[in-house]
Amino acid sequence: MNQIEEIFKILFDRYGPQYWWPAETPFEVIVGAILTQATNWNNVEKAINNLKKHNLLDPYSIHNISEKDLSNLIKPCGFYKIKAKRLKSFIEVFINKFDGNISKMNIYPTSYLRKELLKINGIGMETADSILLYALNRPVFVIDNYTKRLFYCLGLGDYKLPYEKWQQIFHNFLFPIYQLYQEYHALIVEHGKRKCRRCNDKCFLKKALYLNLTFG
DNA sequence: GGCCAGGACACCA
DNA sequence: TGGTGTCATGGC
Repeated sequence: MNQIEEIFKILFDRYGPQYWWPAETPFEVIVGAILTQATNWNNVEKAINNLKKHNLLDPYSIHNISEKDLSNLIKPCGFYKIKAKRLKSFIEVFINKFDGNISKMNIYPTSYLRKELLKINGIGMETADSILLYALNRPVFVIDNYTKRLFYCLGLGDYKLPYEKWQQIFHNFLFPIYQLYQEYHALIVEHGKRKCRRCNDKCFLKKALYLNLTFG
């Protein structure tokens, strides 16, 4: 077992399954992925519930509603004007290229979809990969600040490495199993939220890893 | 009252 | 290409 797999095991033993992504449909995952940018998930839930309450959580409803009305509904998640715009620009592509249909989107290879997602204003690498991993079940590892912070603290990567270099580390050392990637990323976030603001020697993960490295 | 949250992008040197 | 400001609400 390599160190990347080892860390997954330690985190999973500690925190258990995270049941990510908390959404009823792949489309809801995508909406959540855009709304959660730099935002606490609790606030995103409020925004999504507003959309549900008004029966607007589907591509064509979001397409038809005005940007201003949309921004008012998603207000609780913060950055609401820019996120309304971003949601709209995703929907535009989603409807024009994939008929607003996840199944039609899912026909295409991962590399093509990633490229198309990244063309959309407001969808960067992390959001694109979250969509691929959690909405489309593609084995693409999501790199966020929690990931970089943790693995930098553990001495497994330079914090300033570019996104795709970080991603390569995980792709190189893990089997491409989407369930594994989904759980791993969720565990990293959970760990980051609970423990590892500032990783120090008291961190159980560091201790466990050190013990495993020293004594097998 | 300050800090941070499941980022992305425009702008500038 | 690398650093910085901006977008903003809500919980602790």
